[in-house]
Amino acid sequence: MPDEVDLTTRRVRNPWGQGERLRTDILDAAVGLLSELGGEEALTIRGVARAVGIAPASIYQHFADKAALVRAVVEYDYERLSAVMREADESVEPDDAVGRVRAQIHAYCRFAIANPGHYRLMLGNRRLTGQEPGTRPRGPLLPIVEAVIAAFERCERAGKRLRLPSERAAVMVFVGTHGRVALYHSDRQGNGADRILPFVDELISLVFD
Amino acid sequence: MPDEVDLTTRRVRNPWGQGERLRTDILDAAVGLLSELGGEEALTIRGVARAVGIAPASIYQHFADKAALVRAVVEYDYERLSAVMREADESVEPDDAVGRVRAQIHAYCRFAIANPGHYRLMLGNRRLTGQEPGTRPRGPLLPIVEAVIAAFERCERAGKRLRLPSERAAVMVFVGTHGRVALYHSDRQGNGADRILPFVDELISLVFD
DNA sequence: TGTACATCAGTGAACGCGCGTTCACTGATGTAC
DNA sequence: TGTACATCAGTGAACGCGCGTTCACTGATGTAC
Repeated sequence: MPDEVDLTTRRVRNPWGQGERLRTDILDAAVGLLSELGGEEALTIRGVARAVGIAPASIYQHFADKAALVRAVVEYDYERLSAVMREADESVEPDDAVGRVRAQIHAYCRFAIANPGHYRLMLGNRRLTGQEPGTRPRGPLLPIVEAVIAAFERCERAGKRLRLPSERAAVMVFVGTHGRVALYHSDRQGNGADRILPFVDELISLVFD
Repeated sequence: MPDEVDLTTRRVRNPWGQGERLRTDILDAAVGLLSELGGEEALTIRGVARAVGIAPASIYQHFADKAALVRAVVEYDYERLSAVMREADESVEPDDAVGRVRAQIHAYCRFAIANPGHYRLMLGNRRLTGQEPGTRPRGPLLPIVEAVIAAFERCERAGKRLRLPSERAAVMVFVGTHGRVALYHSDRQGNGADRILPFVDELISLVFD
């Protein structure tokens, strides 16, 4: 039985000068595959080629090797995650500083719940990109943690009493949230997604007086 | 170039009635391999056979398939983890209830730091073995979380004020600890292992008044 | 306008690899009579 | 005591699979003169 893809959707070659469009198609297909499947090991050059409807060799015109493709997916994912957290933050009225912390963390959880394969890939295989020994996560995670730190600093400026310095509070909440989400993902079939948000609310309330 | 193992350590066949000894050797080799390597994907039937110095086919006399071997390793690991936590708990004088919580959690972290491959396998691929929808982790994790709950209940009985019910406090500390350890593991080469224990101490202090 | 050539997007077939698993076997050690 | 046979521990060789990657190629579209 030949591939359905070959029978139904025969890909048409891009016109002259539009070769870069295949790069986007490949990236989209990789993102889609990772959404359906579990993690990095589910993402294969041949699988992506199958999904796009091209020959495996064609991928090498746009990505040097599999690692480059995976890097591109991860980069794209961190952009998405940052965006949804930013939007959530901005959707809350500015004077509700604690509400904005919660909105950010809730958006983080929703992303993680909706994209298990992506989340595993992003947080399960971090390369070390920064090297100075700091106390916060480094690399692609840094901007995300910094957004949470900024949200806690706004809480302090709004007069909310924290039981930890705002940076420590942010790291604590981030780490705990990751722990909760990771445990959810490691359980086959995601029972209890509805218990994640109450958990992180409880966690957030712990760092306030 | 043939395997070194074949040249140096030629395995001698076990005597009559002692065939079960190979089972232990296989399990030990699998545990050893997993300690050196990353996670489940690093654990292969052929790799274990190589390490033991036997033919891959020989493993099938003792384990039905690869999954059965992996299950045996995980079972063994949960035994080890429970044991070190119990010992840590018992090594603290009985009236220091908070110290016993910390001792348990520290032992948990030390195990996770010392055995990254095992930890990933244990917590990264949990099957659902229990099915009632409770609020605590189920399956092989349950006894471990229950030990932490018991430790927090002792704190309450000793008059320590908790900001959460003891079970919620235990889950919170466990989940946060897992988050911290998982982030440590996902960073290539384990920088900052020395920052894990301070983190969990801070986390534990948060659930007390 | 015609034509030789360059450039482009993409391919088909093959490579070597390591994997999990199966199957008929080997050869030593015990047991029944 | 001798011998045929059963049982044991373990093996060698092969199977089919999917993987990442390479390489010479095809055929359409543009460009130089």
